[in-house]
Amino acid sequence: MKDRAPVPSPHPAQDVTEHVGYRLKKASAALRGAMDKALREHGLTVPQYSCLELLDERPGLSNADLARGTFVTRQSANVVLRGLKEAGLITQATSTDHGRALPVHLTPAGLERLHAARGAVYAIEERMIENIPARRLTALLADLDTMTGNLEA
Amino acid sequence: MKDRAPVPSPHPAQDVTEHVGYRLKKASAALRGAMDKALREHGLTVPQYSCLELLDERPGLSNADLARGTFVTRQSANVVLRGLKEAGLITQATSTDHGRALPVHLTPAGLERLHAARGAVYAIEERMIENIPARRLTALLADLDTMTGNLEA
DNA sequence: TCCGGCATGTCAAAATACTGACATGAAAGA
DNA sequence: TCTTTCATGTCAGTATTTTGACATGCCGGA
Repeated sequence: MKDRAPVPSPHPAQDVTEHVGYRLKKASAALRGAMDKALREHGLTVPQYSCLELLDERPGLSNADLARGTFVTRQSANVVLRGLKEAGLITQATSTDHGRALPVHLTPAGLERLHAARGAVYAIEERMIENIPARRLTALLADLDTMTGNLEA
Repeated sequence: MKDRAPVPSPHPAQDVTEHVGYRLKKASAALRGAMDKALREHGLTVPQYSCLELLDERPGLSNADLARGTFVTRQSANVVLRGLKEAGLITQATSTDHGRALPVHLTPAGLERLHAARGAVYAIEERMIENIPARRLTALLADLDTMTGNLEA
């Protein structure tokens, strides 16, 4: 009739909500919600904040770079950048001598806004991992990377 | 975006891309992308598949139940349900004798579609965790839950 | 009993993200 | 050199998701 093939997984997982993917999504959704709420008080959305953070870390990233860094399409990133430009938080070169990518930089206002919002976001991350031992956190980071790599392959 | 040499130092986290939240989002995005691609061949979106899976596990869930279970708003879940109804994959009671929640159930076609798609999704999850030891996976699940709980509190 | 708190379903509107498509510029190879 | 290939920015259209709001139906305590 149909394949009732029992899942030969390392964990029983008879319940969908016990699956790794479900837990991953759940944790990610919880973090997103908390960040969303906290950032609203600073007049930023999560994608906007993500862009600012990336630009502070690596000034001059292009629209496509930011799209990859925030896990959205170029088109979506473009909309976010337009909003940040209108808010005066970033500047983007209108031309370039080499290549087609237009580098983006934070304005002083953008940096200031980032610094104001960063505390709230970092506090959330702190709270999220507060009772997880450092050793397990290291393993967690490594395993998340492994999973990501396994899917990209 | 050029790759930055990932130094496995857990605590300082001087680079944003080393933060737990970033890794979490990255892994979640990778999983979402893989599921999206696989489910497209079965004519399902990720939210649709999620609803079918939940309904198979717990028949009679309401729209609000499914919204919570898929981590979206009631309104979004409502749209998803409408699509599933039009596709004939689910049925929803139009009235109830007690309360306001309208229970949803899978149709035979819905169950069949779920079984067809499930294999592809489970294979993705398998691949995602294939080289992660069972002990670490157990810890991972627990830590994801801890993080979620820390944020809900 | 009555009433305030709560959860639910639903409508409308806006915001957000995606797919598909196209032109441009650069690098690599024949 | 010429051509192919690829990455980028951008436009248009669609789909998805959210915020805000409102009416309905339970349940508890006053």
